[in-house]
Amino acid sequence: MEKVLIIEDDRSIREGLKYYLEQENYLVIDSKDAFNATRVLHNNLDTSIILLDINLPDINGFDLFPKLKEILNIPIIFLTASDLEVSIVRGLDMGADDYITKPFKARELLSRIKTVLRRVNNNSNVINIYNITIDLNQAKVLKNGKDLMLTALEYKILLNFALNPNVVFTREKILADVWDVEEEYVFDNTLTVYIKRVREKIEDDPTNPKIIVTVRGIGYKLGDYHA
Amino acid sequence: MEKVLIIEDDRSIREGLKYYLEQENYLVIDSKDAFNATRVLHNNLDTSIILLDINLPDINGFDLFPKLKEILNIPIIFLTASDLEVSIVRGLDMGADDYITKPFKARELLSRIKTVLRRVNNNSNVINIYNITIDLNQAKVLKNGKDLMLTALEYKILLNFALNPNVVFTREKILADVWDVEEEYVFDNTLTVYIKRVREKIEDDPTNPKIIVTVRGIGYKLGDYHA
DNA sequence: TTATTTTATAACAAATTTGTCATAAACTAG
DNA sequence: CTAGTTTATGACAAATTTGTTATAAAATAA
Repeated sequence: MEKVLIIEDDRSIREGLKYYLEQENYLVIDSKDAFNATRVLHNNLDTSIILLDINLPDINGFDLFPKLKEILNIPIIFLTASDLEVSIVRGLDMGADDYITKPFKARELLSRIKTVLRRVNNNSNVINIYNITIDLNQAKVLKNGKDLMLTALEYKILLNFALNPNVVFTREKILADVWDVEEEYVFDNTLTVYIKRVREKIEDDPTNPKIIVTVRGIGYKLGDYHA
Repeated sequence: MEKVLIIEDDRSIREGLKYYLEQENYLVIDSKDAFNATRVLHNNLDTSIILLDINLPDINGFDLFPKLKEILNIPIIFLTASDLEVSIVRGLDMGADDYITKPFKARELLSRIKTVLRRVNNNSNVINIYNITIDLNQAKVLKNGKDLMLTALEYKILLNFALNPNVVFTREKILADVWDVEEEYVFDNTLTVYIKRVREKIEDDPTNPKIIVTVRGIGYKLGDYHA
């Protein structure tokens, strides 16, 4: 469950938002001023995102921003009454992930929170395709929990595809991406052989590949899970 | 230089935007309809971001969205006259990175483009330690731009450290993490040999290792860059 | 200092990876 | 359907990786 920190001095906005987000299955913590906010964040290092009002009683939201980032580098969305373009630009350019002007619509705010968190969570470094799992942090490819033991090159080839599902890669592109540019070029058929080797390890039925799909005349692509 | 694709049928908006972004040092390509847009994107696979109008003459922007994502998985910002909350929510929930309503202010749009690109580029999955670079997305370890060509096991060992700088790993932990638990256990000294092999490739002076540091009696740790 | 423990190194054989070739199979255009 | 093109497959040798051993070096404790 994602934890949201709301920093906002207006009680009705703060509590209304808290209530709404809790309905939507978020864990909400809040603070009505900047001073207290840093303390709260320190005690909640598992927070996922911050909603930060700019007009706070003690410290200005723009000034609080870098202090929060120092404590925990998580996304921050500015919430404010000011829809001056100059303020929006200032907020975004200093590194905020979004800037929403009051009165905001709760449903839209929720979508914007989700959008930001989607980006961050995409960073998870685990990719699932069909029934295989690629763990970038362990450099392991698992199928049914078993390590498929790809070689260095096989892993590089698969990773190239996995990071861009559904994208068609030409043979030339793959060769350039995986093999070193400097190195003497390998034969075109070498790639074909490697594709076969990777398929042999990852596909349920290598004769009838579902994961790495041939795009005749062009190259290969990774069939999307949701296709 | 970042390449932006504008998909917008209104000529004055399209050209005005193009002109503005070019001033700001973006490379801009454009299309006035959906059909042409897919073709353009196919021919510009180095595009960084798409600005997508919803009311296009041929296909609706919402319907074009998944087709674009299939060609190239890059961020998309919706640009539209409709500020209906329901449309905004629909756009964001289907995976857009932002949703801006016309008439938009050029400077704000620029900041929003930057914000999205900042997020994406932060996703780079690159770890820098001393003078070596580990690119998780390419499974390559570089030193002075040169691929160090680590073997599968060497890479796994280094990665294990790199994700936790300054953390001391016991020899047992490393053996358990890198080698498969199921497999017959390898000798303890095998690890010592591998550490040497990795050091030989990554250290400036393998005799006097600065990156993978021995913690006598316990194991090894990755010396932090900032230590 | 010396004995003991811990880590480093060099060298070795078995296993695997890597790149290539020849050939087969699959697909397309005419 | 046929010829031509593209992709798949099996097999091969050279190169590299992998795990191990024996021995050296370094650090520590008594």
